[in-house]
Amino acid sequence: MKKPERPADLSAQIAQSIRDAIVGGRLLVGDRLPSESELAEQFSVSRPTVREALKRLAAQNLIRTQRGATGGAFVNHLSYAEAHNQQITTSTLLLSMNAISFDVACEARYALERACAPLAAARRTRAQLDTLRAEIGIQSRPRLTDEAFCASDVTFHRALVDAAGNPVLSYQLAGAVEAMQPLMNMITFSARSRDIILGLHTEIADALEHRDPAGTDSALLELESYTRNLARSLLAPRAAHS
Amino acid sequence: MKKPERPADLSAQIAQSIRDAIVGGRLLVGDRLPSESELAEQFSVSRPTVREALKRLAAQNLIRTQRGATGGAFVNHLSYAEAHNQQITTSTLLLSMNAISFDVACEARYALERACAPLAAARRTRAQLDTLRAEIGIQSRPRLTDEAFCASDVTFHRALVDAAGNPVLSYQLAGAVEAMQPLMNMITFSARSRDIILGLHTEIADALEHRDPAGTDSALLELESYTRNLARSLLAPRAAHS
DNA sequence: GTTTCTTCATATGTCTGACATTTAGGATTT
DNA sequence: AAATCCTAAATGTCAGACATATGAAGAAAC
Repeated sequence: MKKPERPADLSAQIAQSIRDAIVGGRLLVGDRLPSESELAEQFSVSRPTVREALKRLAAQNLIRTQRGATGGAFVNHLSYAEAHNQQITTSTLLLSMNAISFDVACEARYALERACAPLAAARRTRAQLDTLRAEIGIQSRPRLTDEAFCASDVTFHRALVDAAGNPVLSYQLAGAVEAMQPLMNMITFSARSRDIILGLHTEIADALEHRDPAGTDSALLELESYTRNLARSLLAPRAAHS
Repeated sequence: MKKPERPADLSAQIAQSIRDAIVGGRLLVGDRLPSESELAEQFSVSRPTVREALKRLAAQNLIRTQRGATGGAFVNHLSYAEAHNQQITTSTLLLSMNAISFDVACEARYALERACAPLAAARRTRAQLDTLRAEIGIQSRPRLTDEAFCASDVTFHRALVDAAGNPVLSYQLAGAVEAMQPLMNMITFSARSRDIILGLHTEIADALEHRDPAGTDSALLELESYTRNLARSLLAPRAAHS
């Protein structure tokens, strides 16, 4: 059923070959790859072709290049921050290109957030609580734009996720939460909506402060159902759009 | 504190410029970009430089290229499958390069899986149940290698996640689950361990069949604690390694 | 008139060779 | 001994050329 082995571009092949070497551990973090000329000779291609392959890898943050005498391409240490960014752009595109409904994205997001609620209740630090309170303070400002409100919302929920104290969870979830921001930005929040959300945010922060997993969970559940209902009522009329 | 605005490579700038156009909606899915020569003229650079920029975008699955008279670079429709692959490679690298402990990764994974357990219990289809049962059948074969056992485990858990019926969740979680496989492969499973895991898998499948969220959750919880204890006892002696 | 074949224009894929720029380290000078 | 200059090596960029794939227009056959 699949296409009969159309040989890919040379640059793609070379990129895959080097990628395999990195993933397979034959090239370690910090290692320097052979120079472009040497690679060209090894793979029996020209330098521009090698360069295209290297650019592909650079786009995935797998390598970084340095100019100069001792320069070259080095296997990059993929930091959480870089991985975050990649995940956010991928997730954002995925959501925007596949006509994901707000409802489905919202369900996924709150399912994931509730997954780390118990961990957050057990491990939250003072500093993380302060962040939550600070964002609540921002969200209660009367003249805040919708965009700023959403941005603060993202920060709040990221802090909530970070409070779980598991970097892998933070990485996975930050992508999901931030990717939803464009969708959230489509919603205009009335003063009354903001009050309700603010109340639930406060409830969450209180529950975390008292290390109360059940309270955190129920507040998140309420927040989810309120957000989804709000979106349904606001977005329903414009559903016939592309 | 940040580096003083070192201007990036031309190819990186051009790639970013086109990326912005795609993310910002000025280029829509299916749109054809100008030809390489035209782009070279627009950005006042040479064709190889444009090509390096395009390869960067191609590496992120943002565009796809076609040869021939009506060929060119087209804005790609980012499918779930492609997004999956990207996420898996990113997650795998992240885990391997940051010396994530098995324990932390495991905690994250089961937290996420438990998040979709209630949804799966409510929505699982007959076909998904059959997949779960089939994998349980595979896992009960006596002469299965550890790798095959782990691979089947991944399939089982992916089916569990898919049963939640939320593509966004599936996308996020499949990455997390598959990225853990290299870590899982470091564990050797005794016959007794396999029996226990198999029993818990059966328990999960049964609970899903009866649409029992609590049962699913408790089985997953037990599986998590068993897996983490198993890993602790097996991997602890070799902790002083790199 | 319709179908089939050929030709052609156009675009990507690749190669060659060159020059520009950055950078570390050695050679030279003070 | 220290500061400076020089050089070599590597990436970054350019120009032009040829190879190859592919859809479309035009020509030939029915």
